[in-house]
Amino acid sequence: MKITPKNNSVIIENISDFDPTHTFMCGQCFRWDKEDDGSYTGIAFSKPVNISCEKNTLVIKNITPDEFNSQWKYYLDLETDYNTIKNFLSFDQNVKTAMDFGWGIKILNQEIFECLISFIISTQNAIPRIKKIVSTLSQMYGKKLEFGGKTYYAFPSIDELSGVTEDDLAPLKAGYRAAYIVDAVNKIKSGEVILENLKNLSYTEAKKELMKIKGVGPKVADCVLLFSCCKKEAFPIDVWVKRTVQTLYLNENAKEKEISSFAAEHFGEFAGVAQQYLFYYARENKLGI
DNA sequence: TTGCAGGGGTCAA
DNA sequence: TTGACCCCTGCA
Repeated sequence: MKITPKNNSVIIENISDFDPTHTFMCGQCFRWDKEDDGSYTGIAFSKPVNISCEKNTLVIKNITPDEFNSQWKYYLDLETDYNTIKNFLSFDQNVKTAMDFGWGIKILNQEIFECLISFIISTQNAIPRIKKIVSTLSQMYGKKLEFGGKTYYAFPSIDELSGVTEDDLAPLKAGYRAAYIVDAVNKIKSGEVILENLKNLSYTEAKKELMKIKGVGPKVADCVLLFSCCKKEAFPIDVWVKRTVQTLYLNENAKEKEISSFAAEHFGEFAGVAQQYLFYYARENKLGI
């Protein structure tokens, strides 16, 4: 990985296994949008940035080399060797097919609070609407940011959301999820749930901790652990993955518990990576519908 | 135009 | 284990 600063950008050469479209459109994040030129603009660490990747060269606009090294390298999971993971998982022909299709998906390491609130909002909801609600929440409570002549809003911090009520959140039209957001903010603010500790806990302990929050069940907890806490063994089971595993590996009556055990045994420490490829493949190809 | 089904689940009984 | 759930969107 060779890093070169240029104007307000950072150019990184010798990048492997990274495709921005597959990474940002595979459903793991909700704050990235495609530009007309094919690049992606998104917000993280209270900063809007623009990312493009041609061949093996990645260009990130609006950051410094220091910010790349301390934040974005990790956010984009560039230090994980995906070749090893792919080799590990390629014994499974279905995952191999899904990996060929969704080539270059990186499992992002997002900010935990944002990831948590976003996936609380995601329950029984469609992706465009999830994006809209997250965006409105940011506009209401987040910092105003400027980039490329446009206005963006950072995802609000815990302090910025501290004290919000269900009534305050009514403009989001998030429905019953508003109460869950309030509960999450309160439990984090009071120290009942400490997000910073999650990475240091075992997968099982961390999941238990997250599920203390209302609106956080097994699926949402697994998403938060996989997409923001480095727990690549987390295997979120949603309707798509459920249908896929039932069809390809088990039977149509298989329950979540059985699917979960199967994933842990079959895909092991990289179950979450397999899940994300299978999910993306299933959803894009409308498998099982 | 209206009505209905379903959406990356979770809660409570 | 099962139904209800807030609200929006897509589709007859």
